[in-house]
Amino acid sequence: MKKMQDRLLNDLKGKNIRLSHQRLKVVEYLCQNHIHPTVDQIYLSLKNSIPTLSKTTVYNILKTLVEAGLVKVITIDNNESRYDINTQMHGHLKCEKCGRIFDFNIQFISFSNDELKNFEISEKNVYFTGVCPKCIENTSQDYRS
Amino acid sequence: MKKMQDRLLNDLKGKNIRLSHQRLKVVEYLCQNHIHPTVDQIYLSLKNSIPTLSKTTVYNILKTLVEAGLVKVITIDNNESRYDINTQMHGHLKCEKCGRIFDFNIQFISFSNDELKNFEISEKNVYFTGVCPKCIENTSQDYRS
DNA sequence: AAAAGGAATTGGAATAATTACAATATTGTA
DNA sequence: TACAATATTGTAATTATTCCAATTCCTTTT
Repeated sequence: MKKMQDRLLNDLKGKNIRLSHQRLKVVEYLCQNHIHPTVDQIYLSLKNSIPTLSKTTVYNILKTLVEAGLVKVITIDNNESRYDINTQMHGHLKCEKCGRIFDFNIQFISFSNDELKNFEISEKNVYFTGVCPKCIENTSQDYRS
Repeated sequence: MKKMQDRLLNDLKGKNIRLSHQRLKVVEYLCQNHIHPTVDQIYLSLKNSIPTLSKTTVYNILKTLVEAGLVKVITIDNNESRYDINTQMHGHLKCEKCGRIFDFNIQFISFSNDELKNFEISEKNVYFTGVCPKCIENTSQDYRS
């Protein structure tokens, strides 16, 4: 966890992106909270330690991190963006009950597709929706009453 | 094409959803324009034939169609929703240059995943981004000058 | 055919996410 | 330390979407 953070900060330094206090905190937050947070979640959480923090700043920082390739935008909701420090290819499942987003691995080979052979593919996203084990359990309990 | 429209209208009748003029037109639009349109695209296009049309109505109708399972929401953009009458499982690729969205088939088998064996999966979405053949061609032409 | 009741449409206002922008503050370097 | 470049901040603007109350349109009943 700590290692990832150091790698990210090194990457930023390498790209001549200043390690301002705010940026450090956002990176730290993303490394410590693998919850695919929204801008608002990040903002609200950091506002405690940085009272002057502006939401615009959070937007700016995330934009910088995304452009630097250190963070990926998740478009599983179409009303608000979520952010993921895990930039390796993986799938996301959003639980319809609790709203949490879970990661899962994907086998790449499966995507080779003749229809797309003349396309240049830059990004592959896999989004599932469903119900997580915990919420399945809770739902079944409801039926007992 | 016409067949699909008739099937959709029959489905609506079966679910006791009135075939109002506006609804007929929206269904007709979706059947004739497989461009994964936004609400705005639908609204602007239909406003010509239905001058009194309200954008709220388009939102309402689409909500009804989605709830009836006749239309699917595409969340490939996270700033605005797109709608697809093709409810069969398929992937979407959005061209970064021209913005068009292309359909492609997916092999289902590939998604069986141990990590998700305790989840209830209700929907699977696959979104790629990249560049379409036409735009690849246009870009290469630019370099000649 | 008229009346009544329910459903759909409309438009304007409210909400929420995001962006634009100008002023201020911070940082790195000479 | 001083300068220039970059980052942050707050407010205002923009955009997509939802809310809601008034009106209109169907459908059914009388």
